[in-house]
Amino acid sequence: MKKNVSLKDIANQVGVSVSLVSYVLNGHEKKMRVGEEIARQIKATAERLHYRPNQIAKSLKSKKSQTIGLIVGEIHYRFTTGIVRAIELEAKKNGYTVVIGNSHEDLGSLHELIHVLINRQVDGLIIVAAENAESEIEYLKKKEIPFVLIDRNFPSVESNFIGIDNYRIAYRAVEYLIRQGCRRIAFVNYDTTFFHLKERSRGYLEALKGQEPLLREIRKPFYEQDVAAAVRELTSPGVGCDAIFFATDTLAITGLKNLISLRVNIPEDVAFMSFDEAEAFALFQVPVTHYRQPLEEIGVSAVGMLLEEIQDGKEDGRDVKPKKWRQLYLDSTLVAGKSCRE
Amino acid sequence: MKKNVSLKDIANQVGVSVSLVSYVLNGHEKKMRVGEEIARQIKATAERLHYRPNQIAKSLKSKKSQTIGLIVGEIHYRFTTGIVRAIELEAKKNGYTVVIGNSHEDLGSLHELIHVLINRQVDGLIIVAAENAESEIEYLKKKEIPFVLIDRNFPSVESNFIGIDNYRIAYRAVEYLIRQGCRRIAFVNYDTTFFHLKERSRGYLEALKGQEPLLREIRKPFYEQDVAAAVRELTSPGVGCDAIFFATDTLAITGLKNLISLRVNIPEDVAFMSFDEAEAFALFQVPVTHYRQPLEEIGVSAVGMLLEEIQDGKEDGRDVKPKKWRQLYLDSTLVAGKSCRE
DNA sequence: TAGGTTTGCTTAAACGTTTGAGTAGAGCAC
DNA sequence: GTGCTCTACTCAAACGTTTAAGCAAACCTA
Repeated sequence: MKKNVSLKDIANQVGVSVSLVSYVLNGHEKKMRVGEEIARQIKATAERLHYRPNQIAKSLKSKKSQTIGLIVGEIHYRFTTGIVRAIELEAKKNGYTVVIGNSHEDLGSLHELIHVLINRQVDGLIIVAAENAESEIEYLKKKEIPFVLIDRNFPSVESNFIGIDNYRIAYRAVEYLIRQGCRRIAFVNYDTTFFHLKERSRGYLEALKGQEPLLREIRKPFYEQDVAAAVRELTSPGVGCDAIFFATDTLAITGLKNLISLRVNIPEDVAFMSFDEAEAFALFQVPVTHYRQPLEEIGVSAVGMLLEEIQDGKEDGRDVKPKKWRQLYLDSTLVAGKSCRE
Repeated sequence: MKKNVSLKDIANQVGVSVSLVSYVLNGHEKKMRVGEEIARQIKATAERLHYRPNQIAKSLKSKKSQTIGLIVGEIHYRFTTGIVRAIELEAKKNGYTVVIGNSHEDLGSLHELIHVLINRQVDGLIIVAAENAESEIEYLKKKEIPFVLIDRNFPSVESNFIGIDNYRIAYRAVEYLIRQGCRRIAFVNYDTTFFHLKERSRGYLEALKGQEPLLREIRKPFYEQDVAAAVRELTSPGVGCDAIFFATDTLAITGLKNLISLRVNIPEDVAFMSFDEAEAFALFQVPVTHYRQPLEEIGVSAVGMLLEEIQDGKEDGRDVKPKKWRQLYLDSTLVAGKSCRE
């Protein structure tokens, strides 16, 4: 790799000190009363040698890397791909680069990623937390590292958070199914400690208003077989289930595959509803009714909130003003298809 | 953000010089004959203060960031999501972090990303190039920056490359369709200057062995309307087309949506084949026949080749040995479904 | 012409780390 | 007691940048 051009190289060529070059190239020539001719020469030489400042050296000096870390649960989730672009764009607008880390939903990986990113001096973190990540969040708070959680939060740990109101959306979804004439509505969710998923179950249960629930909980590591079993059971005669509501896109797709192979007619035999959107829905013969998260908005707001957080940290005059944590709950919109007998 | 613990902090606590702490924590205590008791104290203090080396400072000194840049065409492509995980894992195994950049298939963005990443001192780049990126590649070569292209290469620019043999796979796909009894096979590809896509058309045309081709070229910015038109035309009576082969996953999905809404029976009326895999195929009533790229292998090999490249650059004793560029062509495997009357 | 101000630059320290060179003191040979 | 070799450290420079402080020369004032 060829040596990069440094301020020193320019300084030598022009015959001035490194500092002067730095002043000029940072636009401080007025303030520093640099001679016009010299300034011109410095700029021309920088141009000619294709000078690009070394960000590493800059960061070392400024203690700011102009980088934000984004830790996602899994890179191929629709939530992830939808949000990454918004975050990158918004970050770039503000002069920041995004480093993406993938936790694969694993707490250990999350722990390691947080440290790797901190050691690389990211200025802040946007995190889609893994299950049981409370202590990691506490750590960030203790170290006063700017961060924003998205999608998933923890009721026992106050923090910045942007996501949707899972309870309300699940509640409204069930109301919608009832309005469509469904009488025996099942809900397929993971067996999980994730608060955001439990909120979805809570919304479902409350909206049933005393009806006997049909809640099926799927073990994540065995979700394919568990979903298959749940769908088979729910659609078997005698159960009387006339609608299945899936708590995530992965569950919905797996459920739909099983419904297809069981030759269940949607929506005639059973109505189908998904909490999340999925690309794959496009190829199903019936437009699938689902909710759509405002991914773009979540991403943009997360960057905004994080940058404010970073700003706050800087002007921190060691006055111990009590920390204000902010939560932003956005709304999902219903995309009404034809899978719930509309 | 709380100040991080530095070597100096440890040195002060223990009452030794910064150098000694550095030696000990880097495992050079034997070579440097550090006293046992002191070494123990240094390690204990580092542990107690939760010392984490500042990677930025390390990088500045070593000129190595232990980071590789990955530039992808679009984050939500299946190719991308499939490859990212393999690359991240393999990189981590070797002590490297991956920074992902998204060019959105735009040459300008690619140009900027390359520079941003170089300024952040990535040790090398893995690139899914945008269209007409020849000059960017030449630039990397001139600057002697280690890089590996994946998925897409340029016949006019020699470089390291890992991908599949697009010509051969397209050729074999058409042979397969012929073996399935298809007589009038259409190929839907982008209207593009991309070599890898043109190779697919070439494979298709050659395999027809003189039959009159039914090649339809889609304008990328208008692909939805163009695919709709092409599918409508190809399935209209009189054309006699009995198989449509789509050159990419996006084209295939869009094509399939249109075939569905035109109520074309697959494979009875028309056989359907896709060059690439897509998640969405799972929800189509007929298992879709397609080829599957060895994404994992491409990712792993790309990291391997890049690290060798980085290694070479280091021991570069300024002996001008001629650069050897390497190309690795892997095979796609046929995933035979039922969409081609098997 | 002495004193002060302005102009236009340079010096030096700092960020946190690495690493070759330097050195004080102990031990030993002769 | 002189010279040598170990041992166990410290010093200092360097990576590329920023920025406060310093300073010589020119210019101005009275």
